[in-house]
Amino acid sequence: MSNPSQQKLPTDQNGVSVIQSQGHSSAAALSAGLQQVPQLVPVNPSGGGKATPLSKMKKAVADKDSEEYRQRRERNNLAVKKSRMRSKQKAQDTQQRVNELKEENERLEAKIKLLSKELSVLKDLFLEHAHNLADTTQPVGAASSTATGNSSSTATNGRSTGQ
Amino acid sequence: MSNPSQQKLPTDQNGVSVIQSQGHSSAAALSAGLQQVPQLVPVNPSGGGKATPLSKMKKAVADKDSEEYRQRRERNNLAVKKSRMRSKQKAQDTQQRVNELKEENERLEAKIKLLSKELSVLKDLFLEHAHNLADTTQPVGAASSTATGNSSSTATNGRSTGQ
DNA sequence: TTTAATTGCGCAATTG
DNA sequence: CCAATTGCGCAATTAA
Repeated sequence: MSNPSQQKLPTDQNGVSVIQSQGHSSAAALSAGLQQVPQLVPVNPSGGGKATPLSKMKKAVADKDSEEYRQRRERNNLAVKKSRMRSKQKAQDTQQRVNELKEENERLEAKIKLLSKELSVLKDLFLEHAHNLADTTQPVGAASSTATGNSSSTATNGRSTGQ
Repeated sequence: MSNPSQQKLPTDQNGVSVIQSQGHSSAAALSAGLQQVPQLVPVNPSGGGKATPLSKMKKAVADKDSEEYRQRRERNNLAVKKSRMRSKQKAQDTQQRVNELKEENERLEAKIKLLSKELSVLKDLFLEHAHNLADTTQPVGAASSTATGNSSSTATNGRSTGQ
């Protein structure tokens, strides 16, 4: 975390980082404004061993000057830009998706509320009717006349979970 | 678009970019592995004119060596890392939020479906009863006896959401 | 193997 | 002045 040491140098295949001169800079360098220069560092842990074979080292040195190098860099820079743009776009889209879903959620919840209310009303009506029927069809106990004026106003709501 | 020329050099106040030696690199440089070096460039378009006032130029040159500079850079690098971490985290959170909202949406929709079904059932029952009532109270045509064998087979379950 | 896409990182300019 | 953001380039890695 607080340790800045990252030590992830390029390290040529052999174990020696390439050091690049900054003496001459072509027009390409200008376009970039800055030039990143690998730092020479002894990546070879053990002192002895292979004596840095100069086999293809030459290529590495010419590297930065090469027009082909510049071309590759430019291509990559472009790709990077593109990739980052897409990334940002995606993030934005996701954020928007959140908003849309939130809205939809609210709509749905409102609908649920409405339906629930309708249901409870209907249920109440049902109970009322059921009582009425019971009274008319089953006088049961006392042989009292049919009290048609019955009406149970108490709302016996069949509340479902309040979500 | 395809024009790579960005030309956004630091360019010291005077008009001369600083060129930095890479002779000695402190531990900080090592930790970074790379060092960005501003390229010297003649930002002064017209050959004549002001003769690059050396007023505060000195400071600029010493800049990169300055321990204070290094310190600032390190602080900034840290801040950058932090900022990027947060940014990434935020993006992830947003993505997750999308998933959660999606789930919730499905739940809500299921609930709506359920409620709708319940409602339709109740309504049907209602209609049925209404017909029955109409029949009993208004024999109208033929004086048929009361067919008490009524039965609404549909189960009117008052099930609240599982969950 | 080559090339495009990603990713981590440092620098510098801005911004708050 | 300082920390946080942001755009940009480089290089290493990962995918195609």
